[in-house]
Amino acid sequence: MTASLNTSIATPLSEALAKTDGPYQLHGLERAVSVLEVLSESEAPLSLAEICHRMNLHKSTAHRSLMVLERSALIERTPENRFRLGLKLYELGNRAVEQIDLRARVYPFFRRLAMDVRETVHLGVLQKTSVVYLDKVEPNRRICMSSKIGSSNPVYCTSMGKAMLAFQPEETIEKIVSSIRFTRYTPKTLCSREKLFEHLETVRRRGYAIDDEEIELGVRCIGAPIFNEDRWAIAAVSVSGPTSRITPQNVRAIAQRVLTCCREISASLGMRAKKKSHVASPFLTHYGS
Amino acid sequence: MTASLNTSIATPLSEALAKTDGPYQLHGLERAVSVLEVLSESEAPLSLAEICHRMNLHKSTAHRSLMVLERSALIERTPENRFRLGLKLYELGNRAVEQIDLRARVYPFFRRLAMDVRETVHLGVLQKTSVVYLDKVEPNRRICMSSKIGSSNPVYCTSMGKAMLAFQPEETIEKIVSSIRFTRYTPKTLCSREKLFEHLETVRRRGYAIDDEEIELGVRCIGAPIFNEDRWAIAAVSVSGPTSRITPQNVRAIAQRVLTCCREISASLGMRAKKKSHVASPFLTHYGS
DNA sequence: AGGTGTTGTACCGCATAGAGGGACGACCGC
DNA sequence: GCGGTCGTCCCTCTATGCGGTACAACACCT
Repeated sequence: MTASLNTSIATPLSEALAKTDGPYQLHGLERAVSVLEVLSESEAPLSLAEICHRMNLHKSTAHRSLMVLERSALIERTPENRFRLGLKLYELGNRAVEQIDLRARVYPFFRRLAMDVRETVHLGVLQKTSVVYLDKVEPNRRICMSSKIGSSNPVYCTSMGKAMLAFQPEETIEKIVSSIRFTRYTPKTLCSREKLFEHLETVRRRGYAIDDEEIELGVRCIGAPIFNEDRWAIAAVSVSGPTSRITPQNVRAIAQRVLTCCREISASLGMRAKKKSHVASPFLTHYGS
Repeated sequence: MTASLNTSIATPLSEALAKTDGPYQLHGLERAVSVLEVLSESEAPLSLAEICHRMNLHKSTAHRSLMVLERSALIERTPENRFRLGLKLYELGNRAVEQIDLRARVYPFFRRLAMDVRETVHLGVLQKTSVVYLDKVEPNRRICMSSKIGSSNPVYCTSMGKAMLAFQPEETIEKIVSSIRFTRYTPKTLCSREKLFEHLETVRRRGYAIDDEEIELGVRCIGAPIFNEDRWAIAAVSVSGPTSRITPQNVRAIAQRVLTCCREISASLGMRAKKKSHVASPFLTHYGS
């Protein structure tokens, strides 16, 4: 058999773009997901040609993908033959968070915290190397579907991200951190694996994380994890505000309130001990196996 | 060449499930979408075996799909190896409506209507044979992401659906109606193509549509379309309430308010006439080409 | 008008991606 | 222990879907 050599040689030439290489490949599907991502990043709807260009794809290939995606309503086309994300994604996405159902259970506590500190409060979960925003309350009103909700930011430069990361199993941290592609958003961004690990140590010691203008100058955030019964973080809550209001002087006071809130939430989520330990974290997006 | 016969014979045996048959096929992708749908319909996360069972799939095939979907974060797996929709869908879905950006522009009017009639008000758009709920206001508070938002109902038994359908181009109506699979939800549900067409005639005459307990007994809704400059419906607004409050006596009065609201919205959306007529409807999910 | 660049759509043959059979190892409860 | 289930992995063979290419419909220039 020539099989043994086969696998190692086959791939390199075939695809110009560096595809995710894993044991399980489904090129058509992967390409389709990329299309969705490209469309997601674009402000305006894109034409077939533009999509081909951005993805180095042949017309026919892209065309086929688009047709199928359109049939599935994952994308839709405007009258002038451009494509954008379809509303089916909205349906599916909402089902996704509905199934998790974290937001509804957290909301009451969450809201009280916002009233209390009179700053914007976020709820988020880990999603591979990003934190996804699930909810947001501003001191007065709940901002629904504000631009931020549903979007995501990197783990390493958000207080929620660091708070959750710090309280993950060793291997999970390792896996996540090693897939991070660091980008410097501000002079204060933690841009290396080492700095991040060091920082996580601090977070673990204090119990909360600070994003000190690491993603945007002038904005400081304090985040703390929500735990499941095994003390792994399954979500996080953060308070964000201008550096003028969240000053080094009052950080500790605010942090205490965030921590209290998170403790209440963790407790209320109940997570009564069940038979085995694999009730673990129904909320956390596990990274790899 | 044997090609000519080939196409017509090839399909019937290969797949047990009736797949959508169209010129462009990407089985891997289509299967993946089905997986997403299956997961979406399930309350609890599903195991590989369960998914195989529900979809008549071979273990390996399903497994491969799942692995790829998981890598793409379109699904995620719980610690006990079950699968559910992933939060990436949430991100993408939110991007989708953000790109449409209908909700934000409509909200002010929308809200006033709710205050005015003191009933629940919905905003929705057409999505093939369904109407997708984009927003909802209850008389007092805005219900964000209530269970309904993001979900969908059939066109033919909702006031918004019928309101939008009535004001579509002839061919669009034809295409949509002929893909409807009628289900009787209540004794009053319109269950045939003929009845629906007849009804649409009425809707066109009156300018608004009524859902008279056609999807749920005890609930009556009044919906009217939002137009683009070509007078095609791109969205709809509806008022829903118990039959005890929305009585045959006051339907007309409420309908007038809905109509007024929709007229204001249509006007405010501006849609200033641009060069060609293909500015048409950037919001409507066009059905087919 | 007539060329000359775009678009998007359609077809087709060949290489390869991926379906499905099946082995394997982990875990369950009898 | 054994029989059952589960998920993972691997290999073979063929139908799939990739990418060339041809074409049709426009838009834009001289």
